[in-house]
Amino acid sequence: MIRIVFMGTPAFATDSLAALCAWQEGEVVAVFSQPDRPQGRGRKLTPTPVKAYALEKGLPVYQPVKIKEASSVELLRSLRPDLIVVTAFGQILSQEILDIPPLGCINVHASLLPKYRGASPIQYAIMKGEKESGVTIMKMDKGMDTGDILAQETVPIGEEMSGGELSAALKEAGAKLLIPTLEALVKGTAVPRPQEHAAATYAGLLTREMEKLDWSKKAAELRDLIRAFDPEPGAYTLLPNGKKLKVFAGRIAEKTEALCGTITAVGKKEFQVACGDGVALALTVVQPEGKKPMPAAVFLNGHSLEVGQQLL
RNA sequence: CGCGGGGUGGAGCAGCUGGUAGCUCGUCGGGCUCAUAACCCGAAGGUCGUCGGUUCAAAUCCGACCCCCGCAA
Repeated sequence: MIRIVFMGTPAFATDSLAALCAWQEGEVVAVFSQPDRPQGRGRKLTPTPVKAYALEKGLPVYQPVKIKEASSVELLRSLRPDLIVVTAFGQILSQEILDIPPLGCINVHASLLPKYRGASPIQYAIMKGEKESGVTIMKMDKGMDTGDILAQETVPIGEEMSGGELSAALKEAGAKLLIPTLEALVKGTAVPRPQEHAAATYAGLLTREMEKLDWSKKAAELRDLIRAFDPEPGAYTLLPNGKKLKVFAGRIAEKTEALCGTITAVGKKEFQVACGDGVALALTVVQPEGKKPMPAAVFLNGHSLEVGQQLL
């Protein structure tokens, strides 16, 4: 029985944990996740999705603030893991930790490395208009997603695929690929392949600034940004009344001469906004401040927008 | 005690300086049309979150309570 320590935080990681739990050759002896944080209305302390899942499974959960600290390292050693599996944990493992398990530390990453190393590979892949992405399972080393590749699987990105949809697809693909990869690793048949470091690109943390739609950009670019940020964290623009309007879906529409940011058409089901490249973007799913997302058709029922108005 | 928005016919909103409710969409019926998710005409549908108070009179003012949601982290 292989002793496994799992580390993960968001919902993206739960499938991998589930796969490990179902694996006959391994035993998940502990789960590490980020500490509970005050979340949501009222700032209630909320467990991470991985913690919640682990507790459901009756697994011991540890939530060190800093896993690099001596006490955490000691704790890890005492667990005597043969293997550590990390999926979107949110903390960097020190070399000291990487050296603990005999079989090494394995990471499931949501991109086709060496492309999109870093924190937000899913959104970046869509934002950049990629036609495909995938998951990579690698042996972790000290760098940021620079380890040798054990396995990869490609997942196509559809024309209208959202970040949420891609995330779901990758999460599943990663979990499915994980067990066969571990089996090969255990058997010794796995062949780690170094990354082509020269081809590396980075997907850093998303910033607030990126969420704001810059109407001087090309319509296609904005369309990709919008779907990349659907449903999290959501792209937005400002209405003439100064209120925020999140946008979750857009469609490339007709050409227009209008100044970028100008509303060029208001229909029953959507309204169009001029973009920087002289093409209008039709907004089809939006979310007014204080409301849930709704089809533009519903939004337009109660909010009268007019052609010529400016969005910022 | 994180910040904020809101509960009005099926949906999204207006009305809220008090006098029994309006708009857009949807629904139903009819018409136009080769046809239509388009257009025209008409209709149904609301104890205005709950309880109490002020008042001749409250969706509109006051108080209490219940519920919902967004943001941020």
